Amino acid sequence: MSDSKSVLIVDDEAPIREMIAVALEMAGYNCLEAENANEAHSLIVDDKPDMVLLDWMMPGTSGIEFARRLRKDETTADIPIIMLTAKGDEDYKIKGLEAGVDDYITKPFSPRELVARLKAVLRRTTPKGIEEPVSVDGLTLDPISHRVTSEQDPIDLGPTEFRLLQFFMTHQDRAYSRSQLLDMVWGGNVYVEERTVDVHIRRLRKALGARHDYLVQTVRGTGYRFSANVA
Amino acid sequence: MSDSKSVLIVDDEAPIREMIAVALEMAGYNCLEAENANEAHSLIVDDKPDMVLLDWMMPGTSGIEFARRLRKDETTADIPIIMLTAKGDEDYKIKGLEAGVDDYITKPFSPRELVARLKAVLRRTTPKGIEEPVSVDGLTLDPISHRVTSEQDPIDLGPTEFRLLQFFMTHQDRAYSRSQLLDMVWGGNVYVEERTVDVHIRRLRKALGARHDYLVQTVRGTGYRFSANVA
DNA sequence: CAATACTGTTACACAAATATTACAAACTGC
DNA sequence: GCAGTTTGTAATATTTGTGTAACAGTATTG
Repeated sequence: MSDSKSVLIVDDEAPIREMIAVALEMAGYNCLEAENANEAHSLIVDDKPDMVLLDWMMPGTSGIEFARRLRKDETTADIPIIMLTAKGDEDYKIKGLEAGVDDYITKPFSPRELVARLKAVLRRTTPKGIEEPVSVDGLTLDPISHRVTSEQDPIDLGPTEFRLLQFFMTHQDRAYSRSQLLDMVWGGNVYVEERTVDVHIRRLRKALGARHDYLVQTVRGTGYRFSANVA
Repeated sequence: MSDSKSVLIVDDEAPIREMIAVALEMAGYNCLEAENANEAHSLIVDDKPDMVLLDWMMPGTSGIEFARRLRKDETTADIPIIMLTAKGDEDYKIKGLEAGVDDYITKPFSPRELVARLKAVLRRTTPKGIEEPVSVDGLTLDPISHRVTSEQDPIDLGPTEFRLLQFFMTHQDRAYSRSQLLDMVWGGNVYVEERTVDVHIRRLRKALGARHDYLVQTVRGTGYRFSANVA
């Protein structure tokens, strides 16, 4: 929910676009719509959507042609594309895949199928960062197993505290204001009270215990800092 | 026939693909074909072939590049790859092996040679994780007899629970999201609700009983983890 | 040493995530 | 086609997390 992905829907029929948009928005995506290739191209350049849903049949530049064009241009080459096609013809599938389309889906389709495929494509195109365990003075956070330990002993953290600690451990020795922390840990477009950060800091400190709570330091008038050095 | 192995043939020249396909099918393999890297990638994700035959020279993403890409991604990292190359150049061989290619065959080759190498590669890659029994704290899963026991006592599992447990036991101490589990255990081209995972986790836990259900741990906000260490 | 401005702590309502159960459809071996 | 599984989903219960407000404490400043 921190940053919902945006999807550009390209189809010449407005009702279909609408239907898709509704389905996707219910699933938490932001939707852009375009009626033809030109319009789509402008939107892609301007808004850089995370993925494009492209109708196969369109007046003017056909979907497949447009897909090829996107692939050729370096700036748009790695935007994932899902093709919408009316027929389940295998031939189309081949051609689509040739053009570098990531998946394709046959009309009519259920909203569920659409969302599922979309997710799958996003999942396998979004490169996952290499996640190395970090540790400081006996405190270790392992993003792989999603675990925090203090000298081997497990520490139980809620999701938010975990993210907060992860952020801190990868951004040490630097003071962050409450709003910066909200941006970085909570995500850009959520509205919560700044003081809420205090509460989570408190929870984090409590969980870290006497052995490690010195790592989370208050910077009066500014915010908080994570550091192995005492202030 | 319940499980004849499937082989993905990646080559830009259709006649060559065909030739290979015919040879392999006669030898009892199922063949998939792809003309380029993108197409190949989709097929791999969707159909999870047991092995990939990869042409060295291809327009667009070259074979070697593609091999590297497959090795990088965890979900495709252990699919065996055999490279096809027109030249017997040792240099290519080195590069191929560096990229994690399992074997290497020089065109032109006889169908017999191809099948022989393929068998050899499958023989030495398949048993890797799949045939060895795994056990943790008195819980044992034997892939050969397809049986799970808790201190000698048999545990009855449905097919999905079995695969889920097998996946978990071979990927311990690591948190997986529901979608990842769907990808890994259900397969790339099925579209089911994420919550379905919960239900199967429940069934698995129930089957494991009080003695072992602690192994399946929920990681709030993320998914699940299998581990012998208590959270 | 107030007065003030921050920060710490706690409790609590309600949101969100997960657990559990029930059920119908799809599948399996007769 | 029939009995028994298995599977995915929806509905419901339960647990756990989150944000806020109210109050307590502590540094800062004139």
